[in-house]
This record gives sequence, C-alpha cells and structure tokens, in this order.
Amino acid sequence: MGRAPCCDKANVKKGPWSPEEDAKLKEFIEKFGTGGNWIALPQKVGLKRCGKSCRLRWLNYLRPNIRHGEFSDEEDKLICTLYATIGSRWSIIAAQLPGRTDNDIKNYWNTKLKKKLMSMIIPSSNLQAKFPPPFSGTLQNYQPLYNDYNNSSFFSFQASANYKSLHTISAPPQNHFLYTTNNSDNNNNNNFSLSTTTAAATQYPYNYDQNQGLVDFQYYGKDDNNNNNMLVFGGNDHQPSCSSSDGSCSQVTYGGKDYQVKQEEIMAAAGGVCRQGFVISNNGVEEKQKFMLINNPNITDQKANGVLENSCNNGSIVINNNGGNSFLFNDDDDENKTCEKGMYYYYQ
DNA sequence: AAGTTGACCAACCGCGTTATT
DNA sequence: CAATAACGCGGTTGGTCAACT
Repeated sequence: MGRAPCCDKANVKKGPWSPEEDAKLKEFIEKFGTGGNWIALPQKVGLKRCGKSCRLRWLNYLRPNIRHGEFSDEEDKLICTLYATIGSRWSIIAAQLPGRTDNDIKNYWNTKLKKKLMSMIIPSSNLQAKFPPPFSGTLQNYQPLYNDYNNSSFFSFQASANYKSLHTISAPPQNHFLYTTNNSDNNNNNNFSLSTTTAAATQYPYNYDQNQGLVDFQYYGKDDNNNNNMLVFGGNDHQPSCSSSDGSCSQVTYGGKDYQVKQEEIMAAAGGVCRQGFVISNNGVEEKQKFMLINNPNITDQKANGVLENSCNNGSIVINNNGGNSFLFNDDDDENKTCEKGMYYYYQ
C-alpha cells in the first residue's frame, strides 16, 4: 500500500495557471496568509487545484519580490561557487540569491550556466590544447591518459630546441611507465610522445595513485646547459614538497622564471571524496594552465580536438574555493573511480 | 510549407523530512 | 513513541516556441 494521494487527482486542475487563478490565489494569501496548511488552501480560495500546486505557484511566481530574467555575472559566480561547494541543493543556493527561486536557478543551471561554464573552461574559439611557452606547437593527439595503464592512451607534443630530455619529478610507487619517443625534426625541435604502449623507445616512470585514480605525469625538461626548466603536467600528492592542503607552494623554475606550484585541495560535496588539482602561479598570479581530472564512466566519445563530450553528465564541476584556475570534474556515483581521466591543457 | 529537433521553463511527481496527533 | 499527514526538495516531464532541415 503506497502513500495516500495528497488530493483527489480526478477533480483537480493541472497544467498552466490562468491569470484568474493567479489573481485568486494571490489575493487570498495576501489577505489571509497560507494558514500553515497548503492542502486545505485551494478549497478556501475556491480553486480546483492541488495544494502542492498552489504552494509551487505562490513560491515560484506569485509571492512578492520574485525576480525573473537574466542572471548577472555576480549571480553566475555565486551559483557556480555554491554548486561547487554543496552540489545541487537548489533551495540553499536560492537562499543566497534574493528574489531567485530554486526552480529558476535549477533550470538556469541545467539549460544555460553549465554550458556557459564549459565554454569558459575550454573556449570554443580556441579548442586546441597547447603547451605553454617555451614549449611550442599544439598537442597532436590529445587523448587524456587513463588511469588504467593497460590502456593504450597517449599524447604527443613538440618542445622547442632547448629541451633535450624529459625527466620525471617524483619516483613512481609502482612499476608504471610511460614510453616516450624523442625525435628531432628539421627545425631542431624535439618531438615527444608519451604513451602507455610499448611501441615507443624510452620508458619514463609515472605515478599512479590507485586510491585517487589519478595519473601523475609530471616532467621537466633539461636544456643544453643542463638547467631544469619545469614543465608540470599535473599530479597528485606524490608531488615533492607540495603535499600540504592549505595551498602552500613549492617553488619551481619554469621558462626561466620562478613559479609556485600551488596545490588545490577540494572536498567534493556529496561523496566527501577529496580531489586535487594544481595551478601554477608566478608571485600569486595564476597562469592559464589547468590540470583537470575527469571522472565519468559514461564518457565514451571525444572530439578530435580533445574536448570531452558529456563530461558533465551525472557529475559535477568542482571549482576551487578561490575561484582560481583549477577545475575538477567528479562523479559522485563512481565510488571506485574506475574511469577517471587526467588532462592537462593550456589556452591563450 | 511541413516536419523535426532542440532549448527553455513552468509544473508535476515521488520521496525524505518534519510536524502533529 | 508510533502512526499519520503535510511540507519541502530535487529530479523529471511535457508544452511551447524557434531554428533548422
């Protein structure tokens, strides 16, 4: 035996509200209030509506000071921040935006803001992933690396002539390797490929964190003078001297300048699962470099340019608390984190 | 011009939570 | 304290309109 219906379904009107119904309900509530009983209200008002329907109409449309229409940039930011912090708890989010209803915000998020955010993360005008200078060229194959090292994922990129070799930053905890090729082209650029296949020439170890499902691919390049010029592809808490969660930094040299590698630690709202990302900054100014963790078992198709389709389905976007440059994607449903993908990209 | 697709959004429905008896 | 009723939330549906084929 299920729950008893809240009203006589056969005798209540459904569907859009007419102006007459609106006027009746509004006038009644403004005069007498709701009486603390929505179920009994329609009869008092003289409406053939379910009490729940009246409540919804009042809360979402008729009550005073409701705002509809365009959301401001400030509202966008606030919604994103709150969504990142607490997830889809729309009523709590709505409480922070005066005049907005949870329904409005929910609709806005699902139909517009989510897409808008995606286009900000990866601008459609510049979908080609690029490595930051001094590395040149675009990623020729922009497959993110799967955490399953048995997969034959790979990517390749071109480094300028100054970069002769790649070195891992941290020692791998397990026998996981990326295989690289390193071929100079006619312009004396060095072409690197990182691959989990055995087809390539040189092995480089990489970290693989079983618990977090993160592929940790951190490398630096050495130039002719054997100076280290740092290139950080992303990583996790294996990163040396950068394991604190308070955003403290380790300093690295990259592109001839000193940078701080800042670790962002984020607590996912629903699952309580800690995820991490990194941003690179110079004297506190964050560079346009991002490390992304994409965790969605449903991701099956990717565009050639590397943009993941459907990356938000069933998942949530987590933005670091400082509104900085680190974006993580997580899927709270995937407790085993079996299909996470790490991606590093740079855009201009 | 007609049919199809997709975006948008108001409204509905089911269920967990809270209040009342 | 248990049973019941109502509330409130969030996921989902379905109607409308515009763009596209």
